[in-house]
Amino acid sequence: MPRSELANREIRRESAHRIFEAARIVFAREGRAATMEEVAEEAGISQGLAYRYFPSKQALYIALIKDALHAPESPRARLEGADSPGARLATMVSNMVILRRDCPELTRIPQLAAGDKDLPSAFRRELMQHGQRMIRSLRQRIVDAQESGEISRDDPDQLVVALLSTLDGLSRIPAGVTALGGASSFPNPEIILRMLSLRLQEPGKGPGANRKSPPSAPPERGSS
Amino acid sequence: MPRSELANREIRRESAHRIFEAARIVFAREGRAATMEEVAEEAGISQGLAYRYFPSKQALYIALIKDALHAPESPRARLEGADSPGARLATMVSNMVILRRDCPELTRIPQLAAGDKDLPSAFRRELMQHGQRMIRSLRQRIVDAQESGEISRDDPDQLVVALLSTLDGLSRIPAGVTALGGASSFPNPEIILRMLSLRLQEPGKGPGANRKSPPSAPPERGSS
Amino acid sequence: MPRSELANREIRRESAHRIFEAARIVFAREGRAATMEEVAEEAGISQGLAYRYFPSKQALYIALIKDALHAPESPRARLEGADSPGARLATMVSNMVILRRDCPELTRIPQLAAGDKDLPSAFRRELMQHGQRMIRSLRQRIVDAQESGEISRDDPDQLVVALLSTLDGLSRIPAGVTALGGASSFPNPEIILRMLSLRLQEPGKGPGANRKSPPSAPPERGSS
Amino acid sequence: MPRSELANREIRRESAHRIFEAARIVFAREGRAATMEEVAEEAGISQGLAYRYFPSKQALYIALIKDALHAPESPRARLEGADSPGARLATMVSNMVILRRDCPELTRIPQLAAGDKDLPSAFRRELMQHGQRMIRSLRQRIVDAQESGEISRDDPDQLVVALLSTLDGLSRIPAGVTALGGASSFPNPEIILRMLSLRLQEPGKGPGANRKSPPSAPPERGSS
DNA sequence: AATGAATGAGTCTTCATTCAT
DNA sequence: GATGAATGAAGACTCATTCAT
Repeated sequence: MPRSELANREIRRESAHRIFEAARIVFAREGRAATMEEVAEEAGISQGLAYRYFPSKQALYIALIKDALHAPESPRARLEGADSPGARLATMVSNMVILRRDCPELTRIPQLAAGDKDLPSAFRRELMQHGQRMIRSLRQRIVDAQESGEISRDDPDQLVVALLSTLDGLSRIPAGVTALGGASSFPNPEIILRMLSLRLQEPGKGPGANRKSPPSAPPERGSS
Repeated sequence: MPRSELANREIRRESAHRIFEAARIVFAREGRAATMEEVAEEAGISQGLAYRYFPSKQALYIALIKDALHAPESPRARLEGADSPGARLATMVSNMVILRRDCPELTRIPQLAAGDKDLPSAFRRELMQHGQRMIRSLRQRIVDAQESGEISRDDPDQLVVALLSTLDGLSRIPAGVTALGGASSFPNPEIILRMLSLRLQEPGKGPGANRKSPPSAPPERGSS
Repeated sequence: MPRSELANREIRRESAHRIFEAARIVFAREGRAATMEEVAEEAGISQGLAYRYFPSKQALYIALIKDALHAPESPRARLEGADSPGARLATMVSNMVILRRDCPELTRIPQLAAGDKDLPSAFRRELMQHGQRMIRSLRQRIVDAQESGEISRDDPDQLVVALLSTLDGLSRIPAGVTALGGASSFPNPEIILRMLSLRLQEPGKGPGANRKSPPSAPPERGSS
Repeated sequence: MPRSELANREIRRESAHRIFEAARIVFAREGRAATMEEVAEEAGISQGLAYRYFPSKQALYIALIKDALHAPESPRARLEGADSPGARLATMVSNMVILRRDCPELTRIPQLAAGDKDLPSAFRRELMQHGQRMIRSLRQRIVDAQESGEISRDDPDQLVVALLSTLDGLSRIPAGVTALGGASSFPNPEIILRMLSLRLQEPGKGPGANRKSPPSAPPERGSS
């Protein structure tokens, strides 16, 4: 007597999920150098089985990336109720920082994918557009917050790059830089927000203070 | 008639250099996934020739990493004449940022290497110690600057992680995040230093010097 | 449905055996110059498969040598019931000759290995010690048989070298010298034993006849 | 001013000779696994130069073999003045033994060549014919000496194989079996001649002992 | 649906051979 | 004539993928 349709579907879903989660762990750790054998071992299945669920290693990888791209949307949405451009920006960035702390694989996998020349160009374009969208949205919020005088008036592109670089680096912490004391040292979002000269707690301060960035590094002499 | 001793030495130096530079480009782009064929093509030579200069792909890779590790030392040293803990810290960080802007491969290659499980463990240890030294030195300067009241009194470890993550992310810009407007958007060190809430107390100093970063030293560097 | 545990084990045993036997044939014929492709072809499998059973060509080769070294022990033991030093010596040598006739690869493979500079030195030492043990044992029996007056009193080392050389040469027959009529011409052990002036069937003969070999070749020798 | 014709020719002869001798040493030691680089180093020249004198590695190897094949003729000729079939046989064999002692490379190189499948088949045929000639001549002398009652009446083919195997093995002494005391243990030709039951003074001896070889152990053996 | 043995294309590495000087 | 840098084909080895069970 064959298994019931329903049971079969259930088994498939379950297996696919195990493989997917195993792949997430392994790919986040090893990048594209991960082997299907490692994925299978992590999932506790045989090497061949993954091919019943994903037509190829690359397909699995891409599915993983797409998933990582869409997953973070929901948590972000939850906190959109702020009442000023600066507050919204702060919330957005804060969320992004926290996502790096709590689900580093979700952000690490697209990051690795971004540098992968072997992905099909159609998908690369998609990836890039996704990135662009996020960048544009971040940039717009920055501009808005600058106009409302809540943050520094530096070149918005530079602020975007600085923020994204930091986020990018934070994704890598579990992989390499772990040199430090572990999770407890993960930086408070406040610290990162300071790059914007965001002053959420001091609304009384006149926005004028942010007009020009304060002097700090003695610029005497070019470095290399 | 055989080539002169001198001519031969010159050819060898030149070839070694070409291979090394080609490898730097290719490894910075592809990481360990780079093939010797790609290196050879980039260098404009045959695959076999690389083996007359480097005994193996791994040896070439390690030479590259070592070179990248030692190369930035000198420029950094040059600017140590600042007169307060905060100024010294600012100089140090500023230099690190600028190095990412001007020689991204130099910082990208060790970064990739840090996550590479296939490097010989002796060398991995060396790499890690190098990283630790840098981290400790950065942390110490942070603590000093906190004690002199020049920067925020956050957890020094969090500040270290935030800074290093940003630097790490900046190294990756040419590889992936290039989405933005290119070099012109590379963030001014000022922006990054704000994470430390660096307040030099010298409001008289004009910020004008932060406008454009001076030309950096060309990356021309010795091989192997 | 997956294959049964038992079936898999059986398949693995069978494959390992086929590869091993194929390697024996190919390495005996070509020595270290044998390619894995040749082994695979001889075994009727793909080149890649051999690596699921042996981690490297060298490991396969070494396994082959070790097997050849230990295999001949048992048949040799069976005939140790002789009742005089000379009879024991004769039995030993006889067995060695017959082994060359019946399993030439078993003796040819260690022979080839003996001259191989690329084997790991630990294993080369092991090989050499094995050879030494055999040589010492042969030499001791020769000395014993000389003392009991059963064989010629020549320099025992010369007798050892003469015997081993002959055995060595006999191992090579299938490889090269096959020029002659094939198996039927393989020499009777009696012939080889005569080098020792062993006279098993004629105990009445006085040992005195073996004191000094009769004159035959004019000893005056020019080189080359 | 160009070098004189004569000087040039002299230089060529000299260089060719050096390469040739170096190749003899290296090929005798390493067999076909010898590299042209090793030959060049042994000869004290550059790798490329050998190709001005020999069109390919294989051509050099073949030249070496041919040379080794023809070289030993002369010394052998010198001692052909014996006065009975047995004496002539003894002289012949003795010479062959001594050649192995004094010029092992001369005999080792053709030996290695005999098992080499990569030599052009025309040359392999030539080699084989050379071997056959030698074998026939040895066999004929054996038959003659048997007819004159000077040696054992065993199957002449078996005697030939026994002798050739021994000679073959003796050629290998410097390569592998060196385990023993070195040159001093090289066997006296007397010992080898005993295989023939050469009894110059005892023509009455009966050949009874040479009947049939005993049954051997079956080759059934474990794998790995 | 699941297993793991088997395949073969791709990469690293060596070495005979060529060629500019 | 001589050198040694350069080439490229061949062989060891890995790993994504297929397939019999």
